[in-house]
Amino acid sequence: MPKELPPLHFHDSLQRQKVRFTPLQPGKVSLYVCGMTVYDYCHLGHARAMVTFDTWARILRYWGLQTRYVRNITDVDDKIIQRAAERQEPIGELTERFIVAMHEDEQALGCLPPDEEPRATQHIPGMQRLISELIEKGHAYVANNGDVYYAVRSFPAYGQLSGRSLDELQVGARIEPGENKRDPLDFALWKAAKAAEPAWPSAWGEGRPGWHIECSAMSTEALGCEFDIHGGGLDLQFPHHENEIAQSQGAGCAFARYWLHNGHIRVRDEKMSKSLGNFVTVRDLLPMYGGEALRFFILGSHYRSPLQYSDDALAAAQSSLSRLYTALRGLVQHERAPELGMDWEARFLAALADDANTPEALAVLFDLAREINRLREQGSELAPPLGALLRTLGGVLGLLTQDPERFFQGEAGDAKWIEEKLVERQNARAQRDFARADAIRDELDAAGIVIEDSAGGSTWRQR
RNA sequence: GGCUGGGUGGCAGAGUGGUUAUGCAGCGGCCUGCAAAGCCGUGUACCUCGGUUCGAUUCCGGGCCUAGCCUCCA
Repeated sequence: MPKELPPLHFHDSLQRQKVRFTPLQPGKVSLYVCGMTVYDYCHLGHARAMVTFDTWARILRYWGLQTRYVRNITDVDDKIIQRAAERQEPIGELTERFIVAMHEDEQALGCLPPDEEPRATQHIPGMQRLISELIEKGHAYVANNGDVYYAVRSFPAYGQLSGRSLDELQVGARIEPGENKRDPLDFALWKAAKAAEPAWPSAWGEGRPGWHIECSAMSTEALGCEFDIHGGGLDLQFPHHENEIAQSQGAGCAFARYWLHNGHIRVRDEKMSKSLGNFVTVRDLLPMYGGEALRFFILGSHYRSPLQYSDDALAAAQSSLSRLYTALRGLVQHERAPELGMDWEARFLAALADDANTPEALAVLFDLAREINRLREQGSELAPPLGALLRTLGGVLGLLTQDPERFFQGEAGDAKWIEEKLVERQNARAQRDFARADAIRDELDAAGIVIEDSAGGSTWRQR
């Protein structure tokens, strides 16, 4: 690590500008991110949020900050109830199944687990305390059907995060049938129990929490009344995050100091989403591209920009990642020379310090890879230590963590027959029997194995 | 309709008031028995119209197009 790291900056959604990050407590940072509602498999959009905030957590830690990263799980919700009913599966089994799946996907994407993963169903009492507090302070009211609503008009600062005024919002707001709101803008904190739905006892009768109150309760329970950074997808900015602010600040908490939002994945210029039905799940993509290529694809654009998904784009990401691994190939594990490559490292870290500019950071990695290849062709002894640097810098982004040979050869279960073919071909080449050598190469190629000859002998990789 | 963003080379995608992003794909060369990989070289890229400026893709204004949010959503 260099002696001086550049100061971290990021774009804060609340201030609507790039700001220098100043932690609440020196040397420490608390990060809360809205996680998934677990009723289906993660799609690429979820993957982007996971990778984005995993990367932020990695960056914060690399900067020497003691980082507490909390990401919740919403395991009670209309959609979950509906899905469980459709499948005639108990809610708890359904959510457990998708939580396991989410963790598998996340691991495949190279994400480190959050420090804490609170589940909504395990924090009902905290939510109820918060709701009581809001009722006492005049920010919430119990409707005659047993629902509890937040009185949005009682919180004048409402709209600060999404840049809307109450009057603007009023125009589009409406009341759904069955709701007992005093004002169309009000939103549910507690939903009175309906038949065949999970419910908890409360001072206002049996029921379940609204979605927004979950995050207000879980974030402050885990990180305190005021914490550093709140993250989530851009689609949560309004109303979810706006409502969180109204709830938490209404109850007297300072709440999150900075807000970070990741952009959406697009499919042919449209947002990828469940409702549009244009989503691709992580587990569909994994067999074709591998988790690291998906991670690379996501890090190849800035986290706040929209990112175009296509098969070609993923294939390109995979090729690009191969290029990086190629530079690492054949370089024996080597100590990093501290003096070497300081300028590469400085460029790389400056990119990350500038609102996590991962595309720029990757550009540095590619420049470094070219330099390694160049030095290697010259037979320079500097190639291996620079390779170690490339590996280290990639590791900051959660990339290049595999053994290069494993990356190229995958599960090398069949390696033995390949090695035999390689020897056979080597003999043919030694006898200048090129027709036979090429036949063997074609045979391997048909099996998806690509042969690469070099001065030091032949190597192979999976196509 | 309101509020926010964005329009960069074949594609993806950074960035900048005057000098190479980067990657994928293409083309030429080197290397190779031939390949592959790699290296070297290569593409008059910055929506449009005005303005500011010695100079704008990069700042300001109009226009056009486009996405997101305003309903569940990462």
